[in-house]
Amino acid sequence: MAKSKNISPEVTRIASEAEPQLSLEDFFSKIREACAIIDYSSQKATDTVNSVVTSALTYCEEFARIRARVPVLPGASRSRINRYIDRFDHLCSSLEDFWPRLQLIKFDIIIDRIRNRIFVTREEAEDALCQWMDDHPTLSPDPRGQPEPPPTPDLNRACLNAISTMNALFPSIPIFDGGILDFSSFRTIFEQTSKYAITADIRQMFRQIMHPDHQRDLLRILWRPEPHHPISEYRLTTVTYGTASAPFLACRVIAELANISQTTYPLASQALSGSTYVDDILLGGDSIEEAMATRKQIVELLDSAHLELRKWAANDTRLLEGLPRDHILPASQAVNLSFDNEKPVKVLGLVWNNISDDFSYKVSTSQRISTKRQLASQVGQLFDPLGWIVPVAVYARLLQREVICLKLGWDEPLPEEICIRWAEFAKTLPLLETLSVPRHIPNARGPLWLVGFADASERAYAAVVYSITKAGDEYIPSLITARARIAPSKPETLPRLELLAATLLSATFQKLTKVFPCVDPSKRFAISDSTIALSWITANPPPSWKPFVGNHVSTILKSVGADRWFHVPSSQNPADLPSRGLSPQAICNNRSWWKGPQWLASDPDAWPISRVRAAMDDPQVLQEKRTKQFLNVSNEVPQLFPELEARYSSLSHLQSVVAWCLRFSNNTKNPQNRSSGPLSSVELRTALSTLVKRVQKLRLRSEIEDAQLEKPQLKITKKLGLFLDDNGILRVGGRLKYAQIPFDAKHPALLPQDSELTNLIINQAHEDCLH
DNA sequence: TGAAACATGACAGTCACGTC
DNA sequence: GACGTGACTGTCATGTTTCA
Repeated sequence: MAKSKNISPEVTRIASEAEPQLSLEDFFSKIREACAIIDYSSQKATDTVNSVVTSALTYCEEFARIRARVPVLPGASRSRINRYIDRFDHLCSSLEDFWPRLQLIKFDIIIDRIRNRIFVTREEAEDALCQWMDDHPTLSPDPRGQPEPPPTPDLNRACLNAISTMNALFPSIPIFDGGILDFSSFRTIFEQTSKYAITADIRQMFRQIMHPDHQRDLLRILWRPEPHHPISEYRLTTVTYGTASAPFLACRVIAELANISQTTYPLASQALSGSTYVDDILLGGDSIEEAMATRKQIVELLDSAHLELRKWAANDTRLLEGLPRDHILPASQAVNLSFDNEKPVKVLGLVWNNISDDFSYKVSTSQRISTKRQLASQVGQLFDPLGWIVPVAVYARLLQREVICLKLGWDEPLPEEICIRWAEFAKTLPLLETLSVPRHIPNARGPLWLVGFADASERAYAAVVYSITKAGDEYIPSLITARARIAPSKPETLPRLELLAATLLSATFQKLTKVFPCVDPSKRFAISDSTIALSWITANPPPSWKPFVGNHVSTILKSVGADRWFHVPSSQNPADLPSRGLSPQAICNNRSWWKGPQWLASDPDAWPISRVRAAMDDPQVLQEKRTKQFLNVSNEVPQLFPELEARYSSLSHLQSVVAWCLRFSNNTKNPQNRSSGPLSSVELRTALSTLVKRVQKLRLRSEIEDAQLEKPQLKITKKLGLFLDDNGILRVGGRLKYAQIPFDAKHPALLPQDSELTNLIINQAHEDCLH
């Protein structure tokens, strides 16, 4: 996302003033500088903003909180209050009928914010750099799909909108969101490598981070408790849900806390830098002591910034000792009480059964759908961040694809047949609730192999990765993660889809590198059953592939080297399951899915995988080789224009065309001795000779070769006394050596009976003789 | 031979869902 | 609001084919 001002005039100016020896790199550098082009998507820009924001993080002694500066883009201009007051008035009058409902929703929230000094009244002069935000209730739709839900405080919430969709009318000050955030929920995969795990979240995280006083004008709102009350103006004092930079600032504060505490709180620093998802904290340890020490450090560190951890849960009650009872989730309190009626611990959409230390799914999809929108909603609810039930999701998404192909509107009724199929599928979804996937990978700190599979069908492609740990002499495979995508609606060849699957696998491997940084590269295996895709990936030296294959191969090799790709028969490839889709019933008891092929539980040296030697002679492999355009240059005229004679209906026309070509050729070769004017008879005769010689070379090659032998072998050569004249034309010998007739008449050139040139010569003779 | 039509690939934007 | 996922659509640049 490059943002720039009007570039064209600057580019023109720089191009015209540039010195000839200026390198392209310097040229573009000048343009970037002159046009103030900032690539906000680049890591460098994010680092820059990070450093600016970090340097502006200060500690507020008065409130014992961190102050974070709002990142403002360059070019911010002052806004005018009057426009916002007019707009606010207009909004209020248009909503007058709904006022009781809105008041019900908002009043308490606003009063609460004022009381807690989240909002403070405005005092500064009006010409400060400032902007006003929409502060409006968001009416959440009823989860059951009712179009107009009754507004209740439970279903609605007030939400700030600092990036108004009406910016064209009311341009807001560009608050930068902060750039790339590494939320990477896969980074820890719920502390899968640790025996003990604890989770908690930071209470009202955003509200604990303050803005500097001088920036509060960037975050103003208008408010009045009744339609006819005077408008009051407030400013936000803390990071607030709804502003563009809020998640960034919150994450930045956590990252900075982790950074500055590397020596004082090393365990907390490590946990915070890799195990947080906004306000969710995940931590673990291989022993109770280690986990407790990490917990203690994190609590102390966050407490210094007035960040309080609540909703504690752990897979061992000892890890919760000493915490206030009301800070612990009921499910964890219930460890020694009853397992019934517990409120489950939800981690990133999955249910964590912290007592049994495994994950399960909570399915709430409806069997009754009637529109495309409802189907999309239901399919989206199969939230599966680690892809453990991805074969089922593929099954649902394939149904969704069928609906998309029908080109229906979002709210048009679906065909009855589709609704029935969804109902049958949805009926079996609750079976997923019986699944339990262990959180902990035992012995993950010891020897570990990562084995990924890629596969594609005409309908979808997928990648799945297993870990293999070793306990004594036993090898234990576990499903780590899987991803799948529906094949593009535009038909692609199966090898190309296999290549897409390989790309997906390489991307998955790249993410897992952060989770398992210690796995030796030689213990990573990327496996496919497509020899064609593997040929593209492992070709050495790689030829120039067409863009599609070239780009994907390049992406793949950045993550997984060519030496780590292997082949396995299709029957041994578990990625085949998600590429075709599975019903919930089928996935629950499918050992091949959860543990991979049986040989994964054996010594890696005995695995039935093989390296593929790139099949560079396979037409399907070569099909993706970039075709190069060559100009064939030959001094053998007959090789050019094999259909030349057929393009002309008279010998004289053909003769003159060839004569002109020969003149052009001669003039090019001998510019000092150029011919001009009308064609001469010599040129026309030469053209005819050239044509005859060309036809003979094309059609009478064996006769020509035979005539050059000392003792000719062919009967025709002997019978006609064939010989080559000084110009290389094959002629008939005969007995007219001493006749007083022209050479052509004594020794006519031999022509094939059925050639176009022969017909043209005969026709010409008929016309000459007026036949 | 050149213009027009068509095909292809890359990319940005949009929309749907979910999480926090 | 941020992030993520997947999928579709439109635009643009480029390459290829067709046709007069």
